[in-house]
Amino acid sequence: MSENEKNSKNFIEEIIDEDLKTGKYSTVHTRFPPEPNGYLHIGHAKSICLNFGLAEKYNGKCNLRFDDTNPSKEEEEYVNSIIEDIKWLGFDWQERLFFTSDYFDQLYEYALILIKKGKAYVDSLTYEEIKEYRGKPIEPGKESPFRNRSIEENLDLFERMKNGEFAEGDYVLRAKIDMSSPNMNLRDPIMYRIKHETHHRTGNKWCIYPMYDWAHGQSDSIEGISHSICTLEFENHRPLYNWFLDELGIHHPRQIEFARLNLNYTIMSKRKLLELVEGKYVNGWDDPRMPTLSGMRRRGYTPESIRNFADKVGVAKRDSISDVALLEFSLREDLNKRAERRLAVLRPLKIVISNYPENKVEYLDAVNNPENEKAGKRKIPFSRELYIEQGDFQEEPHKKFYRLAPGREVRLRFAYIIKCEEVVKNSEGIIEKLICSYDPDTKSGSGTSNKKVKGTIHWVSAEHSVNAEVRLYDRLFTVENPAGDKEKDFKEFLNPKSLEILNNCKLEPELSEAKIGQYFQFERTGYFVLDSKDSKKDNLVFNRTVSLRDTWAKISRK
RNA sequence: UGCCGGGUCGUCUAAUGGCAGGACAGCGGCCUUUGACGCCGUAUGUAGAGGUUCGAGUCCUCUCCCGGCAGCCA
Repeated sequence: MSENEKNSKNFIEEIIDEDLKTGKYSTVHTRFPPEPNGYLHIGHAKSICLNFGLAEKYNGKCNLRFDDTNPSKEEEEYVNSIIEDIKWLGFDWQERLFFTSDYFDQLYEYALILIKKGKAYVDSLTYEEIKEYRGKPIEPGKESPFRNRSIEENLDLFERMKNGEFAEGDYVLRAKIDMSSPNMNLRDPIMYRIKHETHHRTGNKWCIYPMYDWAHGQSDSIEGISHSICTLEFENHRPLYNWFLDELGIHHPRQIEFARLNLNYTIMSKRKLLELVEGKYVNGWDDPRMPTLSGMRRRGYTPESIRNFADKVGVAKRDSISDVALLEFSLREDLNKRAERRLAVLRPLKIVISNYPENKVEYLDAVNNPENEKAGKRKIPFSRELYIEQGDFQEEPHKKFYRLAPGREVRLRFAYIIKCEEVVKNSEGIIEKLICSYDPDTKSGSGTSNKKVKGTIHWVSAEHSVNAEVRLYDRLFTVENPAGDKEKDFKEFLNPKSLEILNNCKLEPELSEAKIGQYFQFERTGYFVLDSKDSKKDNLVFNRTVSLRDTWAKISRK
């Protein structure tokens, strides 16, 4: 990390520094406040890393709070998946797991205070009338005829709303602010609406539920939050956030907005993601192609790589679309250090070493991880019949191709240098196998030969190999900003080749012992993990997390 | 076009009136029993026009462009 990165602070840290300096707040206390109505995605991860990261950095605290004010959309299932995802990312809220619904009683009391101050009233306008009276951004709204009910009447009506005497839509509680404000959020915003629904935590205790604006700031206040960090679309809500707190005269956190994460070649909207799931364009929320944390976990992303990525994209107020290449860089950077190497042939081509004895088997040393000596070595079997990658042989080699070709030599990783003597084809002209010879003096590590070859390729012993299915993933969309087209639906940009299933892969025997959660590098091809859902002991399924950087692919394209 | 916010390399992000820097991506090279990793090098940017100043990405004025706001969603 450069001096620059170490010392430079983002704008939120500068605000916090200032607040600490002036004594506005004495400690940093943040919160991550998801609504339990869907699965977390990489965009949420940025917010999680920001909030928990700030708390860590300033030696403060970060709460987890479920913003569950709308029983029609929220479910227990989501609470559990969100908790699992945040834990997986490696953050800890200790005993500070809260729900906005924990504060429903307090919120009700606060509402009473505002009614008594003449700052809130019960409105009887219909849904449509409220919309009409609110006006438009460019023209002022008008006041409800019920705006000046007496405090007593408001108190009575509000209590009866709470007691379930009215139907949904009959009444709402509104803050009395300014119907002509240029900020729409200040045109007498609704604080409570009637919903005769069962809440996932409070059951049927309530039939009035607070709106986001009424619940959020007060919940922050109750929890003693210092800095309430949210995304840009809440910027226009800040005056209202402040208004409620000022009228109530309670602890006043500072709301700060930042730009949400966007990534190219994918989408971040919950609604659109849901559309992909429900339309079966993907196989569930945890499809490895999804930008959900559950999908990324299943794909083989490490939590560290996501946290590093969140650090690298930074925090600012301008709308932006980050390059998925940076995410993949963070992934490879982490995996390179930790993933054990294995040999695996994805698209097998049989070779026979004609001068190698029929029944001989040698167990050769293979380094588990050149980046980490402690990872040690393992033995891999070598025999007369092997598989190599189809792409590592060219009958008429490209001018810069330095792998196997007729009459050419190449090194087999950890083994011998071999030479292609003969290409055997079937009646249709398809290559069936290669007959090769090996040079016994070139055994890996023996030092008995000075022979150098330009290429080294991976292989597995045919007899000892393990079969597996391997799933290769490509980006889900073919364009950088699939949601950015005003004419076309984002689904028109789905990449038809986002999933490729290979059924005849040959793995070195060690991989039959692979465990879910282990990260592997299949040498020269990429990083892989066992699929946590579909892999079985006798039917191995691996997911390719990400390919290795492939300079050869670039050269060969030219 | 009412209010709010925002425009710095291709992308993301620094600069706090004083050498426009970093990372990723790109390109060129070195190294290599992974065409990986690593290392070295290299090109590319302050939306525009005025002004203040010894000096402006930063301050002022105007223009242009982008985003958000009219749920009893969050």
